[in-house]
Amino acid sequence: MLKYQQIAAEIEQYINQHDLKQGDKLPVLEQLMSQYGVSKSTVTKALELLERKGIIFQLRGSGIFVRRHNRPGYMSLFSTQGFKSNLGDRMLTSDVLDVSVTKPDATVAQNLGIDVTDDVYRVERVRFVDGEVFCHEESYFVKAIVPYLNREIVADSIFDYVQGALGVTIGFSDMYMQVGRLSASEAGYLGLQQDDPTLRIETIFHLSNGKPFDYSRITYHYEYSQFVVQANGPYM
Amino acid sequence: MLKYQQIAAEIEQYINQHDLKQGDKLPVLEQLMSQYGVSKSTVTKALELLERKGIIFQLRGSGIFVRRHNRPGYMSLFSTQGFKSNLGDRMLTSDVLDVSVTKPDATVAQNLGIDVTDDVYRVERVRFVDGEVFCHEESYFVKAIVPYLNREIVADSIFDYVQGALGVTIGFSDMYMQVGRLSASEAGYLGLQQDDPTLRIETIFHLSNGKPFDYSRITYHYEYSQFVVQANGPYM
DNA sequence: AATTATAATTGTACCGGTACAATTAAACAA
DNA sequence: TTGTTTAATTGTACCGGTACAATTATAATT
Repeated sequence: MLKYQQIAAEIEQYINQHDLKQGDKLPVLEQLMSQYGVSKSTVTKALELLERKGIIFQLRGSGIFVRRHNRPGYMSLFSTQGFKSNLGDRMLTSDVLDVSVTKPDATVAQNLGIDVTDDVYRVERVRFVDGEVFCHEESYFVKAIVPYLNREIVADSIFDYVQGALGVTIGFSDMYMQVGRLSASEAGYLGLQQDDPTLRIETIFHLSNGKPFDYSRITYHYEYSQFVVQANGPYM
Repeated sequence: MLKYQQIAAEIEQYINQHDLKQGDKLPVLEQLMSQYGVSKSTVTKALELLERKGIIFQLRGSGIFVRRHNRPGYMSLFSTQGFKSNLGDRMLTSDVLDVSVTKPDATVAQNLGIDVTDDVYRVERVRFVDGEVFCHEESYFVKAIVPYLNREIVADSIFDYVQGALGVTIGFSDMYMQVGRLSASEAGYLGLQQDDPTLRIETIFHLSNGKPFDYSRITYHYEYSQFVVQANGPYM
């Protein structure tokens, strides 16, 4: 693990363990430097990471402060999208409906940048948070990149498996969101009525080399899907 | 304007003017250094900015590449939230329903971290993109920070005014999203039916010193609200 | 007590450097 | 041709430094 990642993790842990609140001040840069025995730029990089994660904010001439949003029921949009596993103390489980190798239709192929003759893994799951139906997910993996999947892997975290066992690194993702109405079958999975409102998110996950490897469509249960997104300033 | 911001803006402009596609390669770091006559770290910082904006991705040992999502109809979630004005060539207009000074109710006061006896500006607008009803917005500004607003300012960009004329800098925001059904009055504003699905986003905007100054509730027209969010990897 | 000028604090911009890991290209061998 | 080894390319991690702007604390003034 890189130094600045390690330091960021330790500072985050410190904030959680001491239950620091919004606006609480952290040690000044110079102290963090000596405390962790690294140069200024390394600490700065760690802090930048935490800033992007929405955990701190820095104010020139003043100090480094804790940033906290105050709505317990809301999950980070990104934590439910493969990234960051910090769902806090919530239990995430899955019913696996399908794991199979097939050919993609035109839409799927286009989103994955492959040919309709290429193989893909199709995975279908219903996901639960603390036992409550949370979403229905249909996702496709490029088989050339993810050569093997089974029900055990899929019941757990696919992303951990892909990054761990397969040794590929995930780079970035494009999420497309829209609101709509549930179809009859979707309503069945989510325990809702047809035409009930829903949030749909399609996501294309890319490896760090830019190649798409996963295209997923998630339909959220509107009563249990409350998301928080912490954004950082107008950067320019 | 800072050097690295300037360079980032120029590179972005270059990409747009030459209509570069996803995967197209940009000049290598060393060339960018000499081209702009700055040090490596300054170029790196510019590139990092562009990476966060979802405009490029970098691959060690290989190069710097253009990143582009391929869905024209979708707007960046952040561009509709005060940040970044890059709505492309779309026309954003507003019907101003209310601009007045009042006292906040308990919820508003709590979200803004002020007392119910403090003054706030209440602004209510219906917003249009290319003439189509896009959303209904109700927002509250802390009067101690934003001492004056009128219909002209509000019809345009409030954020530009706040940052420009008032000289305060916006730091970060917390967005809370959920899906629900429209009330009768909301449906009226959006030209929809009661109980139609909708996306609701509440946002608390903070100054760079961490103080909240704007709390807004937006209700989106579900047919015209399609958002894209470009996320960057699991950072840790 | 309230305002204003001054000084100390503290993060950010920018420089220039070394070492290194991932990728790609070139050279070589089977 | 195909695979393997080697070398060149290229971005990232990390160091340590100077200058500076925004904030906050202190001192001086009204």
